[in-house]
Amino acid sequence: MTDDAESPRAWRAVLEHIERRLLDGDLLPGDRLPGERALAVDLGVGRSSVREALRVLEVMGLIRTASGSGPTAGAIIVATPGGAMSALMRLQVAAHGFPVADIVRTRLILESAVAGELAESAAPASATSPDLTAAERLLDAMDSPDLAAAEFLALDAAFHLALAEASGNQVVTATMAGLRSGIEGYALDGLARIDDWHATSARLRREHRGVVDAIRAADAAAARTRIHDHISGYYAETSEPDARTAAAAPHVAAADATSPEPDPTPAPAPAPAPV
Amino acid sequence: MTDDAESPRAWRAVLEHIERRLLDGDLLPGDRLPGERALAVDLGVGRSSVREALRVLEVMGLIRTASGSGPTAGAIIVATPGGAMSALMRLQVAAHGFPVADIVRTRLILESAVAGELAESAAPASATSPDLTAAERLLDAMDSPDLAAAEFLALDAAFHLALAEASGNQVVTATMAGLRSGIEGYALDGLARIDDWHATSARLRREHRGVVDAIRAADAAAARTRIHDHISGYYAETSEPDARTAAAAPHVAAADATSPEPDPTPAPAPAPAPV
DNA sequence: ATGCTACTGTGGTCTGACCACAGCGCGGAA
DNA sequence: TTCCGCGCTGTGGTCAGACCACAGTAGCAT
Repeated sequence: MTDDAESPRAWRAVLEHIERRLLDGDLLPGDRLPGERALAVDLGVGRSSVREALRVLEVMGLIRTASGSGPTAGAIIVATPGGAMSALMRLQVAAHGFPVADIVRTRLILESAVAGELAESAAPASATSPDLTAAERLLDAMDSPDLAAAEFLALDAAFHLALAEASGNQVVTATMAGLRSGIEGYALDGLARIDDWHATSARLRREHRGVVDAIRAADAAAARTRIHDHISGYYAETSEPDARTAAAAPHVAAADATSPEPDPTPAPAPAPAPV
Repeated sequence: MTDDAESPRAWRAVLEHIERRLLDGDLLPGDRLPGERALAVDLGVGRSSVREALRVLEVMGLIRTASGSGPTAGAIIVATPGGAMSALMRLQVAAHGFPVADIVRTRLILESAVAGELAESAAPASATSPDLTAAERLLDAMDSPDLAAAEFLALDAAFHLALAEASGNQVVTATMAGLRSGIEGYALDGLARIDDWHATSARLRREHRGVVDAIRAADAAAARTRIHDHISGYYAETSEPDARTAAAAPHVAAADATSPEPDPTPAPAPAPAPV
């Protein structure tokens, strides 16, 4: 089960204690953890060890911390895996643990499956039709003629994420958010390799509509094929003809890659708001 | 002391600094990070903040720390995403951020795709046949008659992971390791709900061989169907008959469990690998 | 009743101090 | 000369204490 049974590390003990309380149902999303000082005393460790564990939980999307006082202060259990997945993928790509090619391959797998599932659940026999309004609103926004390429790409990413959210699979949604974050720098970098952005963006818009149309028509095969060709086509267009490894990658998007914490996953919020 | 006049979180500055050095190719796997004290001085933060960032990098699978002295001591850049994915999935499941049903649905997607890709790359025309020796060695080990159920499950997990590794997709491999870890507790719990373990394990062994046979025969459709039915079948068997999880997987797991044709589309282009 | 202030408790950070550990090098012994 | 051994040094791991900024709250003064 847990690969970590007993370590000389105090912060692991804190982590395991909190994980156990979560598994026991003792801690639920929305609950507040004891204060750092109290936790340290309870577990017989120093506060710094408690803080290291809490830091891990924070980047893992398990808790949200806030200073001050009142009911919103302290460490509160949340479950926002999107940011954690994004951070993990970004870092693994940066450390050459995840080749960009594998990220793209995984995107192809997941998005094809998502599109297929959405189309199947859109069949007339199916009781629940998928909610594509969010995705289509993004497509409408992408039709705006005065969009910068980077803005277009941001909407593009949001569209793909909206499809995943429509599938109702939170694991796939979070994973796709992470995959997209992992290759965000390369997507922006590849922008420079596109000759005619106007034509490319028009094609991308057309392909997006084609995917949604296939889903609405309950044509699962077409949905899978179109999303697959859409993704692989864009990466074929933007990838360096000879480049294979990410070793000597330029650091163009380094400035925006880490700081602003995109976190497009509104987990605790009432998601299906008809925005 | 330096320019940290604004970042509200010191540990984040450390994290971003290291991520930037990774992206710039300044840090490569195998390299050693500066000592915690030196890092603290360089970045103008306290050592505790450095340690919190290093702790995050450690659980993210980016570094490996060791005490003492010598070339193996200190924080060394590695890239082991498997443990990080496992921890993330386990914690998110514990915090009710990832429903178990979604984990299983994602497993079905990924493993079906992996089996299909392996079968396609095993085609006679293909130059590179997948290496299934590790997977088959695990199957041989599972034939041992005096295996405890938990040991069998551990080998089962290793087998599925070996298939992912054979596909050569490190992202899928790490993700599947994480998915498996996330539901490991449920898999062990479900063990108690199996009436005849002997018959079940025999069936699982048979299904495993069937998957490998389909891959070797380059029958992608059969490989996909068999791995899909294998996973969903076990999950259906170990789920509580009436309770929450069994009915919570309407789309894929339950609907296609008996159908031999869950994926009519042979996915025209499996993964042209755009790079 | 109202408005302001001091109090309290939270996370965030820094500092300094120990400990255990593992390599390195010097010095003494064979 | 060679070789063994022990202390030195630098590493991460941990703890304790201190301070700060912040936000809610209680109580005092008006």
